[in-house]
Amino acid sequence: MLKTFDDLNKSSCSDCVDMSCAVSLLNKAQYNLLSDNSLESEIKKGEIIIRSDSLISNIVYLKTGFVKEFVIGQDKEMRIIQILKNHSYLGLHSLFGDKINHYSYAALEDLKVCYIDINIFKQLIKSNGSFAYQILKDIGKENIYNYYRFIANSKNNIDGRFANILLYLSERIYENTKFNLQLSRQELADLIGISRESTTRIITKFKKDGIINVTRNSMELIKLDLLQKISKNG
Amino acid sequence: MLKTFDDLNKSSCSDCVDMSCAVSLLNKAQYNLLSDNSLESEIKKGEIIIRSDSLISNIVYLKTGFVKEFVIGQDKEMRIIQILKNHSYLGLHSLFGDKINHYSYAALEDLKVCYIDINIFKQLIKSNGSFAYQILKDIGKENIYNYYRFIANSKNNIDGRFANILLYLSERIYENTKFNLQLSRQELADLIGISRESTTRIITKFKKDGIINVTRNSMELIKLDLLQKISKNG
DNA sequence: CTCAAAATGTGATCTGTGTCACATTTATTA
DNA sequence: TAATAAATGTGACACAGATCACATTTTGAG
Repeated sequence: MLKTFDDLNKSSCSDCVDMSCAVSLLNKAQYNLLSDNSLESEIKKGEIIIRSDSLISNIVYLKTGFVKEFVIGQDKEMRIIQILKNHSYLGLHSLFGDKINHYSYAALEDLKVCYIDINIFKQLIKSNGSFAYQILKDIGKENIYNYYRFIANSKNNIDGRFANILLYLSERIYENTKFNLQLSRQELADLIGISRESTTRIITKFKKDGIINVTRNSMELIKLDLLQKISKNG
Repeated sequence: MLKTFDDLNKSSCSDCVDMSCAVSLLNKAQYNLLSDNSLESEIKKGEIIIRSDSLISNIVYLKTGFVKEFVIGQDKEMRIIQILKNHSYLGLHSLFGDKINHYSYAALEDLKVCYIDINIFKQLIKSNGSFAYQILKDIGKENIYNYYRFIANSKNNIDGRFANILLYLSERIYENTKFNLQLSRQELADLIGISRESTTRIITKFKKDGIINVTRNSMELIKLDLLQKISKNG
């Protein structure tokens, strides 16, 4: 979708409907700085947004849509680290610890994003403590969930892991017990480190037991209490 | 070790030999604020420093010594998340994402620590962008290493995991190919989510193959290239 | 609409690693 | 220094889940 010169001029971060919590804490000058140094863009389903091992030049703010964060192992297998939803920053994980992106990001559906120059982003953090604090909060929340999942996965049978990821998707990502499943069976498997075949078998079993209701691209959690129990005791 | 009144008065963060990078970015007033609201203390080997599920009231700065960060699962088994060395902050993981500590911290040897009131800590972040930026950098670095380990663990046989943790301890924690092993075999197992018996077997095998040199409480990595290879290809 | 390619489902094996059971060594306490 | 507890080593065995092989369904291109 091409923009007219007028459109480009008009766009300002200060009246963005998808503004992040952190950005809402900026002052007028900082809004302008951000507006002048960020670029809105649209990305089609399946496209790679950031490639791992690339130099970090931009932070990508996800205005709308879902994204998977992943790495490809030396065995060529994909490990999905997490799913990111609207109003998240992509690339934050690597920004403060390194000069290189450690993960790749791919669009699970059509997206609206904003590219933000990293130097501007860093400058905002250094010049606005509240902005920095909000970013720290975002990162902290994300990490708590991710660490929890990693820990849960490490000592859990595959049923427990799968129950766990269903609850994660429902509570944290889609915020509903029923959601459109933008992930293939393979991707669900990659999210918890099990095989595709096992994923199929678990889904069949859970469906038979009335725990979930699935079609190819929709998922509904029925017996939440049972899922909780399975996610804990395997 | 009791302190005299004079000792207490004298202690100032501005001339602490174990000062963190972040604190070195504070101005005079901020130094004083920190000095007035932090408390130096010593902790004996084995003691719990922070208990998970407790309310966050202090951040603990680790001046000297090694600490394990862990949780106890519902199966009563310990999952060690990471080892922390001197000049690290304990509790940062939970501080920005929640009001409750998500992990426990225990001393692997006698420690020197400083308790810092969280409100002061947050105030410093909001009032000093460079301080905030440095904390973000610390958290970022730590996360990169931890995520990498979690990902590596999820699709790797136990030999690969063990090679991986040896390299992690050597490079990241002890910064030497030879180090005092303050962790028991059980704790090494808990760090990578395998059984104690498997740990024993791997150590025996690696020793026989001349890859490492171990005694009960010392570890030396001999064939680093082979360890790298095992950590990648299992 | 047709046909090829991709995704998914399902049964039959095979294997890595946990578990159990016990021996041995090291640490701790009296 | 003996006695007890804790940590570690080691073999035998079981089984969860990966892998393989193939059937079936869905998707997408022309």
